[in-house]
Amino acid sequence: MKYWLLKTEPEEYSIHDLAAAPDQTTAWDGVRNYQARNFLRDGMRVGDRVLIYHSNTEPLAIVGVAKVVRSSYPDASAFDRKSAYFDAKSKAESPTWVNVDLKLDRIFAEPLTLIQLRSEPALAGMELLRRGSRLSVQPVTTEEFRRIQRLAGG
DNA sequence: GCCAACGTTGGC
DNA sequence: GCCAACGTTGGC
Repeated sequence: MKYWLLKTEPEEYSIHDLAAAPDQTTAWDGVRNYQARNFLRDGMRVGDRVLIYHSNTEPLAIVGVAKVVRSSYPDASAFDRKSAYFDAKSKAESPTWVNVDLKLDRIFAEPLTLIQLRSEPALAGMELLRRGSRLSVQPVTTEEFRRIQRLAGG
């Protein structure tokens, strides 16, 4: 089993939206960066655990954990002209962009803020904490994941 | 609101 | 294939 971190802007889609979704499951769509796509498509497998991070909000924080319940499949929003995620270059016969499906695992009682994360020497190597890091799908090491679980009272 | 740190686009 | 210009992300 592998571990990941996904960023989302809560105004767009928050962990509370995931909690309210049917079966607490959603398609994670709209990823439009190749490196992030490669992690979704080539790295994520059913059963992997995913930290959910809220960006562009207050507080900036890891807010909970989800699990991968379906591995990658074509992102239909890329073919939808009315979608903000429409991509004319993505063809049905060779889709550029992919989704995975996620199911909520748990919401942290207290969000684990970016400030708290930065204060943990054991997490200093996290991609999330790297200056200028913009990657919205990131691998997380087992050690980092366990530390974060523990910090969040898991 | 600012701007650093990217990623993408397009002229050449 | 280079790289300047432009657009986006996202912390501050």
